Amino acid sequence: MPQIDTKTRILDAAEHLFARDGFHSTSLRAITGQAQVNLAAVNYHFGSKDALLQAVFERRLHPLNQIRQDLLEQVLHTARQQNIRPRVIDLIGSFIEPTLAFRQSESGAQDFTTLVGRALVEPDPTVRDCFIKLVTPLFLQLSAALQLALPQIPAEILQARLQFTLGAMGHTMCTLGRPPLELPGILPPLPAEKIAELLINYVSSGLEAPC
Amino acid sequence: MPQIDTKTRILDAAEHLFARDGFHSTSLRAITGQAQVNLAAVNYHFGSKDALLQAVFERRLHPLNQIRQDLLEQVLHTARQQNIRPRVIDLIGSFIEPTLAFRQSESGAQDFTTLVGRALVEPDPTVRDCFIKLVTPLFLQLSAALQLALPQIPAEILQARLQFTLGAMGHTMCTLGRPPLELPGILPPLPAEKIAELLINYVSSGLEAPC
DNA sequence: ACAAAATTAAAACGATCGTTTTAAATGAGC
DNA sequence: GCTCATTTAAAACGATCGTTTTAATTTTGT
Repeated sequence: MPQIDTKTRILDAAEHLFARDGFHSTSLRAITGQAQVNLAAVNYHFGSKDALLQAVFERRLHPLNQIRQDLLEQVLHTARQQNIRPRVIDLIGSFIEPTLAFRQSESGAQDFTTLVGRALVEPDPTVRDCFIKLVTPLFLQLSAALQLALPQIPAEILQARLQFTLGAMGHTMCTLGRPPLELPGILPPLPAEKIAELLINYVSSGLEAPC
Repeated sequence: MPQIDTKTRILDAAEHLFARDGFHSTSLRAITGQAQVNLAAVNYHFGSKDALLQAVFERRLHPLNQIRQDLLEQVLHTARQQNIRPRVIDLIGSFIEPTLAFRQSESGAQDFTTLVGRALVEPDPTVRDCFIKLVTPLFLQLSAALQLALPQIPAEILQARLQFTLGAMGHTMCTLGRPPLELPGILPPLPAEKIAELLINYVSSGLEAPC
């Protein structure tokens, strides 16, 4: 048995390359080359390139979403106990902060963050549907919780604002790893924790805006 | 001479397919097939697939950005005359509203909107760099104008918030054309004008949020 | 009308892709 | 130690890609 499992080496390489170059621009030969395994190993262990992508998503997303869901329910529980409405900033925080913590803990998590950010606007159904399926339950819970926190805002407006929020979060996740825009007069990027704090503040303000 | 110019037919088909399937997932054969021109016509008229993409961007973006820039300068001019700070909502509006008007005027503009939304988070440098180059000048102007409108907000924070704004706008442009998320309990999508109004309100609130 | 330039048409090239096949090597169970 | 299932290795397959080449056709200038 080699140092690291073959399946794991493939997953790590795929995660990195999918995030850096995109799903379709990454060949199985590039993945197996970086993972130092045989080309056929992908189809043997995962069945197909599509199935590999799903495995890449699931490996990280299942534990991460579990944490987010626990945090979300904790926020809702506390609010119920105190008989107050949950705060938007806490609800959004329960979604964003585990992402940041996860990002800083595991190696390769940075790549995954980028990958998830892309998946939100991915044109290809292969990638998009695979990802959407995994985040839909949590997304619905967050949506319902926000409705609870902001009862004065009509549902269809809140739904639109949630879409804006998804866009801001996804784009931020994408660009956290790389230089934001190579522009003249651009300031040095802030550390990830500061960005996350600013993002929570930004989207909370947008979600709570008077109609 | 056929009804419509060959170059135009290629541009129309490419715009539609790039927006629907993405740049790399669209083959020149699919484009020339839909445009009903010969395969070699793309390389003859544009030189390469990459150059075709750039032509697709430029055709729409040059006139659109001109309108946005005129509107932006008009807002700044009015503010100077009245000796007041420009309003964030007007600055953002000068960016978003021409997009909406353009989207509803020309046929194929809807596809282009989607295409631009994608380009913001595109992993491939071919697509990304080509697009970024065309919007950088206007983006810098908008950034400077916002700094003027919000002098109390530190530049690096405003820069981060502008990134969030770009993400929200890009994602919204992407999803305007298609069903937002195929979820249970999802509400019917609002009309584009209403979405644009909500978006302006949302990002203005986020940009102006107290630190 | 004719020569030259521009455009379109058809076919082929070389490269790369995901996948499959076939064979060799490795491991566990008895 | 032998058997059998698992895993890895190497090679090839068929398909599709962007691009180029060569020839036919149309348009333009005079």
